[in-house]
Amino acid sequence: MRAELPKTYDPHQVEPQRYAWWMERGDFYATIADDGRPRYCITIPPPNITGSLHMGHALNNSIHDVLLRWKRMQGYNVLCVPGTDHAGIATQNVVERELRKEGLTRHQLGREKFLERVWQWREQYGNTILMQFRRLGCSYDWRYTRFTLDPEYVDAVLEVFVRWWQDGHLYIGERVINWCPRCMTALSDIELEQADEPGKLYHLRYPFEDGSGYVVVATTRPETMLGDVAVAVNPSDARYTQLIGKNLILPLVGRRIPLIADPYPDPEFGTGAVKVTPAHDPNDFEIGQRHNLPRPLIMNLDGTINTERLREELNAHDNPYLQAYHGKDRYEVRKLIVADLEAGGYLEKVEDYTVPLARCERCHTVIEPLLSEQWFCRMTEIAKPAIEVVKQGKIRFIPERYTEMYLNWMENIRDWCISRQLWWGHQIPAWYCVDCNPENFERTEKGEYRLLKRENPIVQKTAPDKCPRCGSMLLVRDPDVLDTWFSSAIWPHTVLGWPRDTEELRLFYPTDVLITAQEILYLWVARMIMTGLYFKGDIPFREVYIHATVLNKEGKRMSKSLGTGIDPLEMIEKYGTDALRWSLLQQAGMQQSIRFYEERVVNARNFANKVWNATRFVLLNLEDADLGALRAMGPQPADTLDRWILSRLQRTIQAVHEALGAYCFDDGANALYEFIWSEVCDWYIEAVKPRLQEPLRRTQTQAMLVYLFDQLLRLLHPYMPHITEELWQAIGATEIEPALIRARFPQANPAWIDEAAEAEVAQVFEVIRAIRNLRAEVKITPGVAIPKAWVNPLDEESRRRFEAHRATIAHLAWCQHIAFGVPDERALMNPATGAEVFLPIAGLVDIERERERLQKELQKVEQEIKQVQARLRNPQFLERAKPEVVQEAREQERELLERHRRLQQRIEQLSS
RNA sequence: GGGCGAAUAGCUCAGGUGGGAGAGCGCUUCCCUUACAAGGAAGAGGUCGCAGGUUCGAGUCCUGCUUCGCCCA
Repeated sequence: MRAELPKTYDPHQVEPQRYAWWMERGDFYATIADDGRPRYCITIPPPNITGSLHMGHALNNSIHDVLLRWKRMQGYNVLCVPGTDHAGIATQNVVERELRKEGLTRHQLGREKFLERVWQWREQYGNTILMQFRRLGCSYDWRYTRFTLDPEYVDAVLEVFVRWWQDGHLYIGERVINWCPRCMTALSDIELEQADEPGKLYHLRYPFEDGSGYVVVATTRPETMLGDVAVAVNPSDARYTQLIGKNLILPLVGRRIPLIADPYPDPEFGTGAVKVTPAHDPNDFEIGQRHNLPRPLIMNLDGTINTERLREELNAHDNPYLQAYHGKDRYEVRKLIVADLEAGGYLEKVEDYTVPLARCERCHTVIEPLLSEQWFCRMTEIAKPAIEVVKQGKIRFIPERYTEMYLNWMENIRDWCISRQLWWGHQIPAWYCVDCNPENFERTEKGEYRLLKRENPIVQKTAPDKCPRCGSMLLVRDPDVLDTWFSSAIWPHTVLGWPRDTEELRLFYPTDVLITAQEILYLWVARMIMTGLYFKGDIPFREVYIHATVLNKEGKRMSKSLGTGIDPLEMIEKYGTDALRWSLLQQAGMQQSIRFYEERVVNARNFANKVWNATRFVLLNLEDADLGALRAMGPQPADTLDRWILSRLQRTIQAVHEALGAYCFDDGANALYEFIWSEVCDWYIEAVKPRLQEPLRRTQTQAMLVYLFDQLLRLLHPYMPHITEELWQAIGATEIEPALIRARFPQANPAWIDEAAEAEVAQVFEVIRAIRNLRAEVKITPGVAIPKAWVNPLDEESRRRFEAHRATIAHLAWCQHIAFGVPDERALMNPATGAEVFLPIAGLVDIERERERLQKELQKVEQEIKQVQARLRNPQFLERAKPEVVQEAREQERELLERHRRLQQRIEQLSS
């Protein structure tokens, strides 16, 4: 006696237990040996250790798991490597925030102690998100959980750095970089939040040295004028042609600066003259390089203004302006300068202006473009093979449109600033000799040497004992760490053991697919391809699937700070993991964005419950059954209905296979939804109920149902793993393989596709619907049996079909008898394909109403006839359209005319 | 500013290679019929963003425009 299932599916009773059970059984583990099975491997995008699950992760990891489970069930040796990213700035900020609560700064603590704190934090919270992935049901091989600061990982990062240095791809350079004065670090372009914000445009007058008037330049950051070294105009700008080469005097500062010609200024914009501040603007830096201009720095790293060097250089120690600005915050100085310029008559006007502002992604401080010494990676050479493999199709982007985006970016790639002024991360393995270049160091109060300028680095994995040039032991390590993306760039091969030569690498590299969101296509995907090719000599993955961005119902980005996000964990609590997965996967395909809202999860939960109850029905009807015998029997289709559902099953299997193979998870979900809910539940189960009461057909029907549900639970398992495993266990389909997660995924059998059965059943269902429609017309409650309905077949083939399905029609239309022919009593009539149906309801038929109803129907048919005939009357249509289309139109016309005839006839009968 | 995507029922979306539009939710009417009211039955609802063009025929292909959104500068 099997235990009866509860009436509704309760995910909380099922999901955690099933997950624990798989874990216990080791179902997620790959076999690290060539056991003859084909292999399938994915390395997940490692989430930040500071992160918590959001809808983007939920979608991303649901997709991972569908593929993994599908492949596993197809007999692949599946390895999925999970892990986390140390996330330099994000993590450092989190811990600094904690320290601040204690009234401490990291500088007070010192680097070593601070890092201890970060590690503590990481131990405590760093795996939160991975635990949340488990709640999503992810079947990752948790034994391989990696972290980008694991000792082995650190070694790999050092290896990369040293080799790229030796191969000449790294250099130290001065560039204007994005500087966060709050985080005190350089940021890459992609770590910025860029947005247009309301601001002001200041128009400044720079007078000519000779007193012959002035030039007006416009700026949104007037404080940078302290660092101006020129004014540039476009050589094509006629207004200035005669003036190029003349000198101007920089207001307040007094520096003599030239008016130069450069292609950068846009003559259309403002006055066409641009002030040039090479140390504080990336474009100006380039102008400065072209014209060999000095690049005075006027700001400290914390965003305060520093005029000391300026006064030194210009020999202007007594300049009262420069004295007043020194040491003050950039925004305070902006106010002072504007006031001073105005007082001096140098301010032409101030207008409201929309300023494109970049803020630090982590702390939202306005970033400052700042000249600074950094480590760079030359990209052009490294990018070449990574362009090639994509062009040659060795790596395929899905959807395809991303190929061009990738190539476009790669072909215009710029050098990569890889150093960050942080403590948390991979410290750069470069040492500098104090004795070789004492001028490059300053002594701190504690007597430590502080690096001022990077020259002659000694680059190696471990600390050198002495300077290879002078033998000095006074060496100072570069304090900077590497950009976090530098370490994640080597993720696929490093998690598999590189630079060691491991069995995992031999078996599972290249991996099969990388699944991610579009915003890190450049940041991460491109760089993995480059490092994979460079260090492993092979592509890191064969396919890149870029899934949609999850937006809210209004089509806006979900944002935690704006409170416009939906918490996936809350959805899991309310509706269960499988429902959440389904609701996401149901719309995951080739689209660029999907809108997510709670009603979708409710619908998915309802679907799960439907599956639950359908299986429950089957189980309730297996009480007397010998499951083993039933399963041994296999499906024994006894009639057209059986052949129909088996045929529909084959098509569904095909559709799911095709969909998953093409990353069209939405199509697969829709095929399953339609098949399970409409075809199996609404029709097949309902149709088969009477058979279960017939002793002679009960066993055969049970076998059909057991087979059908075994198959559909397998099909559904990748999408909804927990409920399907639970139900599969309940129907006891466990003789060969004890767990669904490892059972074979269905293969379509083309021999079972039966178009004749499909056509026949469709016709029968249409007749049933026609009767039901008439019942509803006269408000006879479904389920209340009526004594008799009439079906009048219009041809022999139809008659044969309706006779064969007489019992099914009666049962599903809730009639005691189905008679053939035309009744001679009062009845309602409905036309159907190959038949007309009548519902004789003596007292209930209101002749007048019935005539009106049929008239309306007649009008509809007439309308359709008009349309078809219009086409068929067009000689060009007959001449040029494909013959089968014309044939189809003729067939349609015939069918419509027939229907028309019957309706008219009936109306006449009613009138007489 | 560049790239990409979207515009179809009240809402959210499907609609290979051109042949007269579908689903879920919502709505209306009826039903607690022994798997499921998280359910069942029957319905109503659409000049497919706008303007041109190609074609016998355009939601589908081409051009332009409008609106919204995403990514990147």
